Amino acid sequence: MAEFAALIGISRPTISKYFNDPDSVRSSTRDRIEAALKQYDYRPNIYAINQNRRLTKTIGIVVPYLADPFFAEIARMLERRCITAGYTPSLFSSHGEQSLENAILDNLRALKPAGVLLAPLGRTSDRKHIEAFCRDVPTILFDSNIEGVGAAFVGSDNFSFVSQTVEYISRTGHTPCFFEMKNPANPNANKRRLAYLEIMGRLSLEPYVIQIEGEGWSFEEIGRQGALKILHDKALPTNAVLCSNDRLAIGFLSACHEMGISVGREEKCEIRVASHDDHPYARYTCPSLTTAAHDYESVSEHALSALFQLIEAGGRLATREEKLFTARLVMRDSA
Amino acid sequence: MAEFAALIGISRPTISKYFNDPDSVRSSTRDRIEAALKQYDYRPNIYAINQNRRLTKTIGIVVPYLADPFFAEIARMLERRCITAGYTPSLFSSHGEQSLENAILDNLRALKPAGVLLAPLGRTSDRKHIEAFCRDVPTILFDSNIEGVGAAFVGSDNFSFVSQTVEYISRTGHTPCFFEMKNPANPNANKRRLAYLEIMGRLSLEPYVIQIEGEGWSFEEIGRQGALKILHDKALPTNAVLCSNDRLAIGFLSACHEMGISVGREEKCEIRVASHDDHPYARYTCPSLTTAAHDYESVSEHALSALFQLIEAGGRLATREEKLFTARLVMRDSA
DNA sequence: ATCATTTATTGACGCGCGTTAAAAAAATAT
DNA sequence: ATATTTTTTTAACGCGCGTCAATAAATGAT
Repeated sequence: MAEFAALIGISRPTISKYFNDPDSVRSSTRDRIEAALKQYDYRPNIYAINQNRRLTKTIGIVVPYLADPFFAEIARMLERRCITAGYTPSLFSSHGEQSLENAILDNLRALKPAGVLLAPLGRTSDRKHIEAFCRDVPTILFDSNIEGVGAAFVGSDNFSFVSQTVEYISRTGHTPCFFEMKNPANPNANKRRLAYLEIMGRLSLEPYVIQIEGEGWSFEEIGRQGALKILHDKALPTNAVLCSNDRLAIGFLSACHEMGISVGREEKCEIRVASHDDHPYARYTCPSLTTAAHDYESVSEHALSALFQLIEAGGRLATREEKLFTARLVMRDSA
Repeated sequence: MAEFAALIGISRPTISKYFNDPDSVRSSTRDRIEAALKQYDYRPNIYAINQNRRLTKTIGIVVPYLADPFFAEIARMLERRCITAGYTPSLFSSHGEQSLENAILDNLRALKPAGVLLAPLGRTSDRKHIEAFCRDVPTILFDSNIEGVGAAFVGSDNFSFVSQTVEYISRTGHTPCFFEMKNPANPNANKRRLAYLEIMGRLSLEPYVIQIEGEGWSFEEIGRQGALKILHDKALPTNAVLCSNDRLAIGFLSACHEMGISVGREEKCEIRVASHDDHPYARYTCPSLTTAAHDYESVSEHALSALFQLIEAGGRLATREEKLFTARLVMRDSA
C-alpha cells in the first residue's frame, strides 16, 4: 500500500481511508485512486485489514456438514447475499465433528469477522465452547437452535412442517407413521417427533414411531438399511410413511424400489412416503418426493438481516429473538 | 503471545519457536509451555502467523461449485487429509462464476497458503488470471485440467470412464447413445464425448450424440428437461442411454419415471441408462445408477501428496505431471 | 572445575495494514 | 483577499505475530 501510495503521489492514510469507504475522500482524489487501481493491480490484503479494523467486512458462515446438499444450498445462498451486501463470506464445515467445530470457532475468532452465522452440530456440539465464542463474536444461530446461545436464532418451524404433512396424509385417507433415526444429532428431529405425536393426538389418531439404528451423517444409507429391515419384516404399521427428513426418505424410496414396492399417492400404489426439508434432490427422486419445504430464501435473508442488525447494534441485542419460518407443503408423486 | 510468555516466564521468541515446531525447544521448556497451554487458553492467531511466516501451514482448496455433492464430497476428503497432515485447510467455492473464482484467488494470495488445490470452473475460467496466480502460489490443479497451468494436474482418465461404460453396454447387447449438454462448462465433458466417438469407432458401432440445451449448474433439471423432450418426441436413437455425468442421469431417470418408461438391465425394461462419476447419490436413484466411479480416494490422496511434494520442492517442479486415475465400473440396476 | 556446546533471552526490525493527532494544503464562503 | 471549512499529509504507534543477531544462561563432556 505504501508503494502504491508513493507511486500515485497520494498518502497512505488517504488510500487506506479510500478502501474503508470510497465516499470518504474527495471525488477528485477518488478518481485518481481508481484510475491508478486500473493501471496497477494493487489489492489490499484482507487478512491484514481484519487484523486491525475495529469492524471488518468479513462474515463467517459455519455449517455442520457441507457434503449435505441442504447445507451446501443454504450456504450458497448466504454467501451470495453476503457478497451482494458488500461483505466477504468465509465458509467452514464442521464435517460432523465436535473437535472441528471448536477449531473452526477458534480460527474464526482470529479472523475477527464482523459477525458469524452458525449452524451448530446440535446434540454433539460443545455448548460451553460455543457459548464462549458467542460472548466474543456477534453470532446468529440458524438451522439448529441451542437455547440461550447466540444473539438470535433463525430457523424453520418444525411444528408447521409436520402438521402440514400429517394433515395432508390423514386428510387424503391414510394414517402416517413416523420414520426416524433413534439418536438424531439434529435437535430439529426431536421437535419433529414431538410435533408428530402432538398432531396425531389432536386428530385422535394412533401414532406410530419407527426408530432405526444408525450413527453419523450418511442418512440415505441409514434410511435405506432401516427401511429394508422394516419392509422385510413386514413391520410397517401403516401404509403411509412420514420420514423425519428427505435424506432418510431418499434411502427409504431406494429400499422400496429394491424390494419392488410401489410408492405413490395413486390407488394402485402400496405405500405413500412423505418427508420434510425439500432437499435439492427431492424433485428428482422416483417417484418425486412429497415434502414440506423450508423457506430457504426467507431463512437466508432473515438470518443475514438479523446479523446486520446485530452488527449495527454493536454486537448486542436487547432480547434473543427466535424467528421461525413456516413450511410450505410440496405435493409431488410419492404421497 | 507476549502476555502469555510473560505469564509463564518464557521469552516470546521461544514460544513462537515452540508453535513453529514443538521439537525445536528443550523438552523441559516444552513441558512448561504445554502445561501453561492447558491452564490458560491461549491460541496463536493463524492469520497473523500467515502474514509473517515464509512457509505457512495453510492449504487453500477451491472448487467450482460446492452445492454439487461431487465437489462437496471431494472437498471433504481433501480437508480431512489436510488436517491429518497437520495443515489448516481453507475451502472456497466459485459458485460457477468467473468473477468469484478470480476474487477467491486474490484472497488466497493474501492468505499466503503453503499451497493450493484448485479445481477451476473450466471453460468459463479466466485463464490469464489463473496463470498469474499459479506463478505466485504453488498450485495443483484437479478435476478440470487447464493445459500448462499449475504445477501438476490430478484427475480422472475420461477415456477409461467412457470405454468401460460403452464396452459394458455394448457387450451386454445394446448400443449406447451419448447424452450431454450442448455447451458443457467442464472440459471433462468434451473429453468424454470424444472418447465415446473414438470407442464406438473401434467397436464399429454407429455413434449417436444427443446434445441438449441448458446453461448453468442445475444439471438434474437440465437433464430432466432434455430427457422429457427427447422421450416425448420418441427421438431416442437407441434403447441404451449413456449420460455424460450422473447429475444429468439423475434428471434423465426422473423424466423416465415421470413418463412411465421402465429403466433397467432386465429384459422387461424399455431402456438402460448408465453414466459417469459415481455421484454420492447414484446408489440411491431408482433404479440405482450404473456408472463409472471416480477413484475419489486416490485422486484426493494423490492431489495432496503432489502438493506436499511441490511445497517441499520450494514451489517449482521440473516437469508438469498429469496424473489420471482409471475409472471403476459400478454395475447397478439401471443398465 | 573448566571449556565447549546447546538452548534461551534481549532487543530490534519487519509484515501489511488501521488509526490518530497535529500540521499543512486545498477548496469554499464571505 | 481573507476567513472558514474540508481534505490531505506527516509522523507515529499499534495489531499479533515471525525472524534474526548478539548475548546470556544452562547443560554436558572432560
